[in-house]
Amino acid sequence: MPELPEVETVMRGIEPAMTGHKIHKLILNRPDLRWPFPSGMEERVSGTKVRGLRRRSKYILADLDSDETLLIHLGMSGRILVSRDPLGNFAHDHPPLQKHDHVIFDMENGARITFNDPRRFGAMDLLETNLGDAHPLLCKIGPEPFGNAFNEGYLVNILKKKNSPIKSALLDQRVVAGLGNIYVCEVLFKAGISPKTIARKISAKRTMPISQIIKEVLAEAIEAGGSTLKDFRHSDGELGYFQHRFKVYGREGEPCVNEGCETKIRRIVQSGRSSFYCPKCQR
DNA sequence: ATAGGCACCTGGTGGC
DNA sequence: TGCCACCAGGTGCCTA
Repeated sequence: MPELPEVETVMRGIEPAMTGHKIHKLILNRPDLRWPFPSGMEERVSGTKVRGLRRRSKYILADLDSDETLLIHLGMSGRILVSRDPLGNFAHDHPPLQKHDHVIFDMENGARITFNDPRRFGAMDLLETNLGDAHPLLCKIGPEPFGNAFNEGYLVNILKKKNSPIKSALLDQRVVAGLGNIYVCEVLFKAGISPKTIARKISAKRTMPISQIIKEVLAEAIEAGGSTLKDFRHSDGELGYFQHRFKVYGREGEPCVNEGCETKIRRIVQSGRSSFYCPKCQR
């Protein structure tokens, strides 16, 4: 599920309960997610203080005062629940464990952060903080969409070498960090480019706007996530699944939202994943 | 080196 | 109600 905007939203959601606070106890309810947890993880994390949270691509990174960094990936179905009372104070009474509640952070401030992931495509690991991006899961990831290295020239250049459909190229985390199936569909709709087009065959004139469009689409989604966060004392405190209506994703058969178009949105399968697009507006 | 396909896992939905 | 096929927001690994 979670692409960059959802991961960013989850990170911001756990921030108040975590940053500057001590993790009283880390509880692992099973030995692994996608991979086994690192050895001694409970002991290495319990009792540390969280210096700060960062996001790199779809990973949340929690820097601990033990000079280790906790890496969290939500996979496809990972969710995080923060237990707190309706007034927004940290609660010391927590809801009963649900199925697939695999990891629990009991904070010294009384907050409980629960990681739930039915499909277990998520992951956690511990690395030395000063390792930076050298971790095997991070070292091949491309530029952050909101970072300086990501700009028109960079993207035009890399896309003109890609012999795959533009859909696959933008999904490739080495090209740009954080896009997933939903937001690539939305970006291509906004760019008016068919997901089927081979990337290197698209003129520079047409690929040039894509980097800006990526920033706009992601920023808008983060904003939508932020507005659900503002409300989250009224909800159950569950983070990650804010849903705002997409323009093409999940809209097969519905009319294109572009002014005066009305063409039915089409769904095709590309390398095993659904692409949604308007066959008239996207060429 | 690059592109494409599979595998990992569980749950929800819709058809018969 | 049961069974089955198909779908799902990710990504590492293997193959050609």
